[in-house]
Amino acid sequence: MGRPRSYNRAEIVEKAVILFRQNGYKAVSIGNIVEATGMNTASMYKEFGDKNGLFVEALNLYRGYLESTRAQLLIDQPNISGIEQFLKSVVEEASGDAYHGCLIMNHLTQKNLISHEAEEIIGAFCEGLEALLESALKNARAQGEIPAEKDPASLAKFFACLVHGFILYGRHENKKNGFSAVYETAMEVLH
Amino acid sequence: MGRPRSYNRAEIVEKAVILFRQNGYKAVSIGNIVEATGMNTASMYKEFGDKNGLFVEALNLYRGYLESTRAQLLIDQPNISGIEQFLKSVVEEASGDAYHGCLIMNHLTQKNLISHEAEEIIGAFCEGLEALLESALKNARAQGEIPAEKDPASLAKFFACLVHGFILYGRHENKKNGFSAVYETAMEVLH
DNA sequence: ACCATTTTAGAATAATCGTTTTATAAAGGT
DNA sequence: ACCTTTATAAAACGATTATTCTAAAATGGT
Repeated sequence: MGRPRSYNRAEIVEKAVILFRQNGYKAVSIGNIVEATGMNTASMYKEFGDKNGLFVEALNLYRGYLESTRAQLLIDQPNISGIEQFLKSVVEEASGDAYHGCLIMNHLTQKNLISHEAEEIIGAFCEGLEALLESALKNARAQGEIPAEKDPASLAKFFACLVHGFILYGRHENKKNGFSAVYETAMEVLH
Repeated sequence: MGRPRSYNRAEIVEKAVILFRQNGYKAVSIGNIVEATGMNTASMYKEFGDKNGLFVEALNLYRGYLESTRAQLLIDQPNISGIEQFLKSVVEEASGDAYHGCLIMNHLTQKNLISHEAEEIIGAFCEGLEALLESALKNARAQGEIPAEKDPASLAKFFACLVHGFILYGRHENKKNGFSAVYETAMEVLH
């Protein structure tokens, strides 16, 4: 009963992901989102509480997407092949023309401007990613894919740093040439 | 002649560097800077034109500082030792507790929010850095410090990406353990 | 047809933004 | 002492911010 809502909740959050990813939390106003979605301001606040509430939902939607696609590569193949596919996927996206980085990692540069809740989502996601990498590397070493003297934890942190690098470096223009050569170079640490 | 100014221009720009580095262009208001420096709003606009004018000055001051210290390491020693010192310097700073990244590279995540002029300073700085790395690597190869089959351009881009990664990853807390092991791991690509 | 319920459209609020203006204060030159 | 010059303090500007409020509209149940 009651007047039926004229908006689609999922669409709102998807649009929020796009906007927050492009411009960052601080630079996206509720007005921007209302304009982009056609949703009403009052409904917006009833549905998400406040701007941070919508941002947290956007972070979680984006996280879920990354986990079910990219991170899944590391779970399906917890070995060197999985790591290769994972990194290639990151590099490929970051090579795109209108690349806007990663909604989650972008906000590492704006930690002062977001809620504690949002900060924790970011921290947990990145720790989880590093744990997946380490797990795949441990398994790879157990299977003899990499030398026994290699340290999975250090390698995992190395690849995690590199992913952060791809995401930030990907914001440059004129990066296409030789961006995938960076991937090839990085993989040499496994020899 | 005329009333003497009560502010120190250089101090204003230094303060602007700190604030813009911590929170980013969009999130720092002229009011914040006026408050932090004690400078007058009118004098601020007479001196720098507008907010972007101050930001550009801040970028250039920060760039000059990086060039005369960190980048100079690559010029003084255009070889593997120079690269080692350069990267160690980046890692050491990024390991710090209240690390706020790099004023210049931070704003790669906020390209939509800054002027074309600022964007170009950022692009030019990062290209210059990569060129210095490549130059050092070419020289290192000529001197037999790295194998002849290595590609200086690819390696330079690899290290540039890694630096972007250190700067972004450095925003995490709980990173101290094993952050320098990432550096050791990365250097293995030169073997 | 009316009522309760929920959403809508859109105005209203108070704060803050970048920027400009107005009036005063402090100096040197004559 | 007065004039010119420049910087100051502080108010004023219009735009935008996040958020809330008011009133009308659209549904299902009775």
